[in-house]
Amino acid sequence: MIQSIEIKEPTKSENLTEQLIEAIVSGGYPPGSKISETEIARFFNVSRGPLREALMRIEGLNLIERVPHVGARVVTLSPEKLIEIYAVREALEGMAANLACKYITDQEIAALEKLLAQHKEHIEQVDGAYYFHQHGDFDFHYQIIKASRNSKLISLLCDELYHLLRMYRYQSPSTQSRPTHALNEHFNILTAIKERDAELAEMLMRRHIKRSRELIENQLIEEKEKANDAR
Amino acid sequence: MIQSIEIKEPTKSENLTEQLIEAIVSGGYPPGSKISETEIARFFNVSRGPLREALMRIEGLNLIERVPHVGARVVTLSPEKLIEIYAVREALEGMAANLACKYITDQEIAALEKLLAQHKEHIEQVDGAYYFHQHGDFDFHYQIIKASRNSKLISLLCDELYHLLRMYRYQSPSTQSRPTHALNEHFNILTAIKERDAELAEMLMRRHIKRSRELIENQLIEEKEKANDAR
DNA sequence: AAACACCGCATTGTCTACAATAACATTGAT
DNA sequence: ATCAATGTTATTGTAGACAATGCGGTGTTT
Repeated sequence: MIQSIEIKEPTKSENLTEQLIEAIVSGGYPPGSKISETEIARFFNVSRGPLREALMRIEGLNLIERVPHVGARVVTLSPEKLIEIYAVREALEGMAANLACKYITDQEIAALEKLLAQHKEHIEQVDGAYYFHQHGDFDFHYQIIKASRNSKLISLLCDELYHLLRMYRYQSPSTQSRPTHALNEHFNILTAIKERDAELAEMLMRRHIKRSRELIENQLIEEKEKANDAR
Repeated sequence: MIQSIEIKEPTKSENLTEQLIEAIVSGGYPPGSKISETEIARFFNVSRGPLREALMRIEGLNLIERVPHVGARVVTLSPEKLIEIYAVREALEGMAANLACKYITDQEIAALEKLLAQHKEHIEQVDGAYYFHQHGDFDFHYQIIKASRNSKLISLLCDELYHLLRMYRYQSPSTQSRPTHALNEHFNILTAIKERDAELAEMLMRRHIKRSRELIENQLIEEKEKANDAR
């Protein structure tokens, strides 16, 4: 067993924040469901004080919506909102790729190459589509974001937007991915970064994210057409 | 007298949040100073409960930093952090200008033209540099951000980053601005938007923000050289 | 004199109880 | 029968008291 799996944060309020985020993101409290303060406080064995502090923070992450004197609800997800997030990602991660060209180390580049080689194997051998989409994809993007050395950029992408994106991935189960194409695009992005071609890296990253977005947009259009036919 | 100047938010916690943000941004609590819970709670005539809730939210806006069992301090500003924010703005507002080309209405364009005409007058007649930098500049950018119709983009720029930027403007009094050049750039951006040229609008907006950033970077370099000379 | 340990004080973290608001149900009138 | 008004109940907002942690001062020891 891993020993440090129970690294308790120093305060209950912070523990609660993390546990609640995890529960909300993974679907323990489904989108749109009400967050009852008394109920949840009892479940986690804390009083309402720390719980409310946690809720304020989680509200700041846009995972719940609160109405004064009424209560908090888990945000409802929609394809439209997801598309908005992808537009933001396109801008921010494009900038990250650009900056990474300037600051990334050779070691980090080598690690990324190794990472992509692993992804390639996974996709070729086992049915790695799921794995890739859930973990590997984020790893690649995360490493590049980190290499931008811009702490504001990093916190926006990895703190503000990350949990919301995870929530979408948990909730929409059959979101079709395109592992092979994405992997190729990753290779091309890494090549550009390796050659320190900032403009190209940015363009490729933006195109990469744009294509994921277009996939969602097409799904959305299909759904709407289906809804129209049903009328 | 304006009657609705006292539109009280429904809860003390939310009132406090806004008042504290305002106080922190405007320098009432200087950067780096400690936020004493008991002291401030007494000053605002509330108990520590709502105050702590407000602090949690303000921490999420990156206006204060909290250490468990130790306390909260107003964030310290630095040119480096400001430069980071400008890189983020370059990415996000560039995207906003791009999207605005698609969604902005003719009325909004007309309003922006009127706005820029006013700015021009102010700069020509009175010494409008200050006015321009403090209010007019933001107005122009704000309108374009809104026209992007991307609520995530809007909230990131107008909720998450806005207060921090205001804080910098309050604190660094003599930050040299370049009103005439900026105004010309605004005109060019608006022209591109009017012609619905998304790529050009994005490029011009990015260049516009990049130039402001470079101004700060040069100041920073000067300061460092001065520090080296003093050694 | 410097370093360390201990103790007291102040501040933060948490809990419980109370107040205020809103949703719901019941009752009455049209 | 439907709608409105009012009272009840449950939930959220706030206050004050208690517990736990960190910091600074004092005293002792080497």
